[in-house]
Amino acid sequence: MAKKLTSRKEDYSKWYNELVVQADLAENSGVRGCMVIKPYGYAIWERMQAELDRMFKETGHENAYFPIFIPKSYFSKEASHVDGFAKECAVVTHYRLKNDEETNEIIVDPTAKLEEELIVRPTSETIIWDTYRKWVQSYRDLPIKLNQWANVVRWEMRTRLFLRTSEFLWQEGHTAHATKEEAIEEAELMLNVYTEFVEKFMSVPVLKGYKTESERFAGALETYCIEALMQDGKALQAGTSHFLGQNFAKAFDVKYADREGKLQHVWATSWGVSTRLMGALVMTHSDDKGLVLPPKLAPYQVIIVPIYRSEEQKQAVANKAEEVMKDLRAAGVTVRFDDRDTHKPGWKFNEYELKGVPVRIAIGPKDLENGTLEIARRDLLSKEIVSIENAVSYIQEVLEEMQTGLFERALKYRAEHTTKVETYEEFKEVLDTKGGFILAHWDGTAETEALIQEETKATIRCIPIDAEEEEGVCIITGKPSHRRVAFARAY
RNA sequence: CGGGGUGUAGCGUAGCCCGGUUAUCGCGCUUGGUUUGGGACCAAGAGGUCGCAGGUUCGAAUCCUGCCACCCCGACCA
Repeated sequence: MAKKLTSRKEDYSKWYNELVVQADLAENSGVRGCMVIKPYGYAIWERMQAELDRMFKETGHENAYFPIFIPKSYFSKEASHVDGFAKECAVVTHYRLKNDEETNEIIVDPTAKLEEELIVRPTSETIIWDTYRKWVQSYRDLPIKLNQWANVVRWEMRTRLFLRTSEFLWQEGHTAHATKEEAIEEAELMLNVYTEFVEKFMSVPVLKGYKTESERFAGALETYCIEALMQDGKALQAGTSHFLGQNFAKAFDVKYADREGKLQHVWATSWGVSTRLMGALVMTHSDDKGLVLPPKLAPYQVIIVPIYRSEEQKQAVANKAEEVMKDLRAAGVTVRFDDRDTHKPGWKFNEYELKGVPVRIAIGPKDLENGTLEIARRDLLSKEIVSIENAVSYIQEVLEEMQTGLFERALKYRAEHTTKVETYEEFKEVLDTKGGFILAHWDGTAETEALIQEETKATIRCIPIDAEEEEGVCIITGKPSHRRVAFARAY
């Protein structure tokens, strides 16, 4: 069981203990930053998957699955794509082990070398577009709107639990369209789907925007993103949606005959969110007592803890708990009853606070006598005695309040940590004292962007989509600018 | 891959500078009893390749060399 959490807000890894642990692969030299997702953590991921999957289907997408291994040659077909990923690929070179007779150890069989190496997918654009070539001939075959739930591997130099692990789970959407307009529309649509999911289900407010050219996905013409702000003032990219133009269609020769019978290259998008979202969830809402989960993503929304002395009381309390559970389930609330007699109530209270279960009900002899329940909410850490008749509606109300309350609280925090600055001095000062998003004018050049990053470690998180037109001058060069961009130090 | 740090029981640690009985303490675990409305208490007990390999020494957790892993900072990134 996790230890009691300390007040070190910057030490997020303590909050993760209930959800995930670092995999112990020390024997395999070089394998780093793999995670074991614990059942409770995986249950949250399953909740996320369920809601996202529903939203994808509601917007006309279907699920499919492509191989984990990608022939090396596929990568070389799209130049900027290979540049972006070459440095972080795991490569399969052999397909067999054998027992070495001299040392009696298992070794890689040198005779089992692959003709062409296989890359463990860092993302699936190449293998999917290689497949799309075979699927697309006519405008009648378009659009193709697929999503894949999968794991991917990126051999990062530095890993960080949830935020940057070598292997992570994600979904990747890959769509093919007849026209540029339709592809752009798709990329923007999916950004909105992500925004809705993150804000409505995770209760995490995000900044929607475009990436600058230097921050764009390898092979994309436009990268749309949502950026969230964590409690330590650092920004986290929560999701991206890319307009890929015809780059992949050209690289993989995917063409269709239009209505006039002319051959055209197909237009592409891709979009993805990963288990990093779980990091965002934890780092946005949690407090010193542990996790705080928004009701819509909690593996269970209500936990019932029984309190009793005698065996008789235990039975009476359990009966009441069954009744309450039945009523809550009928009302669409997910609930569990912790009838373990191996732990005391106080221990359980702390455990479920650590796990971030939104509502806790305690039922004891006093409640049986008075026809009441003790109902505690995780976000405010408050308790109320509620009569049993009103309990279901009270809990439904609390769950709704919590869902929006967490969002409001995070939004307030972000507002307090979003600063407009006019000069570079001010920029640096805010960055060091307060952090958060800094809205400043920028001349639009990669040189200025690189200079700021080098001197301050802050990057342009995005060019906000809804930024107002506003005349100003770049904080570095003094050149004219028409809108502010959002800077921050990021994970 | 460059700079810095760390590695001792499931977890967190003391000991290392200055080598010397049976490797310290807390949490957790097991057993028995009393407990149960906010992480119970008492008693007994189990649990260790001191990261790995080599060296110095009568003797190494401690000193030396090499390697490995992890953490922090750089380059990269969902």
